Amino acid sequence: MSVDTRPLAILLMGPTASGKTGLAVELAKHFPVDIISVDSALVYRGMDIGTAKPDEETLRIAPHRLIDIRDPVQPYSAAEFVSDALREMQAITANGRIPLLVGGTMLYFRALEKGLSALPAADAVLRKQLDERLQQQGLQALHDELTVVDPMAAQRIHPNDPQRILRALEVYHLTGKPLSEFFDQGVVADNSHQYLKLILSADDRALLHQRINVRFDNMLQAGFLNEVRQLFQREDLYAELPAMRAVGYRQAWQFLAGDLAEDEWVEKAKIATRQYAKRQLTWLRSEQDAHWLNPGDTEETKKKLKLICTERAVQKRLC
RNA sequence: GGCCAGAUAGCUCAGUCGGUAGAGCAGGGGACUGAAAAUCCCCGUGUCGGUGGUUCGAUUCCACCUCUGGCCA
Repeated sequence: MSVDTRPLAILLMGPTASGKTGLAVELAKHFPVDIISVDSALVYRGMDIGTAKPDEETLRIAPHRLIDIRDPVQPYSAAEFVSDALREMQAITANGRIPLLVGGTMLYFRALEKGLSALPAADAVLRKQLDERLQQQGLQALHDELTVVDPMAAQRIHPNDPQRILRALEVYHLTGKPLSEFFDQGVVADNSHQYLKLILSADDRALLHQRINVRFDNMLQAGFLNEVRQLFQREDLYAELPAMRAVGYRQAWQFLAGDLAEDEWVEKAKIATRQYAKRQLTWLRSEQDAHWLNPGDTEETKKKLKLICTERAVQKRLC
């Protein structure tokens, strides 16, 4: 068996409020790593407080790539992330350093590692049409149509899942071929790097919930509502945009629109954050070959990381 | 002090014409290929406030008690 000579990239994943950024910055101080953000909300400019984006001081010490690369009106996507991340990884590696990919968007990690099928990108015009049909004809009609054009997908996708039904129809109308056919052709994955997977676990659910609550209260103190108000006042933004559906932003937006009371939106935002963390943990539990780290214990983590490096015989690159 | 209305799942409440009960939310588990901080799926035993009474059988009817609202003094 030959030694894996591909350059190393470190993946640091964890649920929201588990302390990923803090650990990443700590690692950046001690290892030759450059950080790439893996976060579908940090990409948006002007969304800083509610996304817990690292502050200027932190970014000066430990620059993050793929932050602030989009205006909230422009949706980002998993596929764009994969190509952006690969580009950055290549640049970092070419520079003799190690990419450290940090974040909580598990689909992005999965897409990077395992690849995506060769599908067409989202089409705004077609999406709008499909959305109008959804309003007029209802979800059942669209699922029925999917059963005709792509029975495999119709069987796989639950009749109550509008997002996936619409996407499957979108692919069909865009290409004339069913989504299932693309899936059958497999995925294209990049194999340029070998990965070292680290998971910052939330030791205890009750503790994680507590951290979420405290962090959200801190965001409010830091002026989160004003941040959302600025977005709310823009003429070009609206509630259905992916950026405005982000945890916290959605509820603040509903409050500003008069759909939630002042004492309701904060609680709902905290609840949404907890549920988000739960979904992230579902992804994380299924991760193979990952090293689970204890949050809040950076010294132990660094030691463990050195140990892992030694085991993998890549310590010359890392330590 | 008197009258009225409540007291049922962690929360808000429904219900049982007497045969030990169920929704929403919360919470837990799962799925996840260009919106993913998204979008979905599955999961409901709890001294039915306490003590007595009537009854084969009471969370349900009756009495008293405790607590919480409201009204009257």
